[in-house]
Amino acid sequence: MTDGAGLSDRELRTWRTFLGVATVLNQQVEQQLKDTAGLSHPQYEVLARLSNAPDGELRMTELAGIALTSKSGLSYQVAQLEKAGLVQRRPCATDERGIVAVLTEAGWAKLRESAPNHLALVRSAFVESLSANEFAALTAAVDALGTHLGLTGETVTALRVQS
Amino acid sequence: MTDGAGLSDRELRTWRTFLGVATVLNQQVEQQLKDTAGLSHPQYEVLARLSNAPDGELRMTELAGIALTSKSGLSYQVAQLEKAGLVQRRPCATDERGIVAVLTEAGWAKLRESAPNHLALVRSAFVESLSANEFAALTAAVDALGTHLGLTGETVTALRVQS
DNA sequence: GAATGATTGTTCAAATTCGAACGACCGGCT
DNA sequence: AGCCGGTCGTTCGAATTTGAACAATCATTC
Repeated sequence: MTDGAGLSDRELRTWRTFLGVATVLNQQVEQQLKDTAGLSHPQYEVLARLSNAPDGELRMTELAGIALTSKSGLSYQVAQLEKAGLVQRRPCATDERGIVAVLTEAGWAKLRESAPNHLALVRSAFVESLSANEFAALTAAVDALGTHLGLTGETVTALRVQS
Repeated sequence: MTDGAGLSDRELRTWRTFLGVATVLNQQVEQQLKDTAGLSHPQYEVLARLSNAPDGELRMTELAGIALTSKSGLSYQVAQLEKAGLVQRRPCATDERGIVAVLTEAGWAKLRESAPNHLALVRSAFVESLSANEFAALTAAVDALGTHLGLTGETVTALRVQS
């Protein structure tokens, strides 16, 4: 049974569930980060991305691309993180226009402190809701979607919290 | 290879891809709705949910629950839609506190006009990125996730645009 | 080496989001 | 009838997001 656009009920239902699941997971992650670390999800994302980069530093534009946020949005969040002392800005050596954001020692510490709780939540709410087969199938599906949407490997690279 | 929380690289990568895919899909949908219909995604959501309800009307709280938004967020969006003439508010007959939001004729028209494009985008960016098997597996996975996250059938029910 | 078009990052206004506080009302109880 | 904990929807302020505009710098071309 399809409607005008040829989308079946089942397809539409999957789409809606997909959106709903993403929304609720985001809400839960947001909530937990706020409660246990005083960070928003975007802020955690910035810290995590930086921690994954060589020397814990990245150009603003690279960071914006990877974190899937707009340039102005990133400016704002990095300003917040700088106020909190978790990130520092310094001029880029090779490009007079550029700014590199660097994790401070406090930034590393915050990440080491908050990552375990965060990852445990991801595990319990996301990974462990699925059987091994389901999880593998989900991986294949989102990989295919990511490819079609032009998500780069960079965007998606696993984040390793160094200690 | 796992980190402190016991989340493997592969699991983390799947999580990141899942978030990235959801983000990009949302951005594309948002963009298209804005361009072709002058609606935000939340606004479209409200119209679609109403269209799916008997008589095109729902109590505010029901609508907020289904649309996965906060009460105050819904108040704001319904106010915008009312300004645009797509939705009307009227008091609830059986509960003096209650407000029911109703689709106006213009609201029905807007939805009939914008749904085909929207659904075509969902089809091309979401459904058609996957093989039939992948799509079925994704459906099973998000259903399982939705169940574990407590998403009700209501929240997720397929939306039929009536004509 | 000057000119030109693109890129970098910030700033601004406008729109949107959330949670807390609020007044109004419901329903059950006495 | 009167009380009382709970629910309904709105409003408020604060935080955040977005795109457009901007000055500064780059890089390519002439």
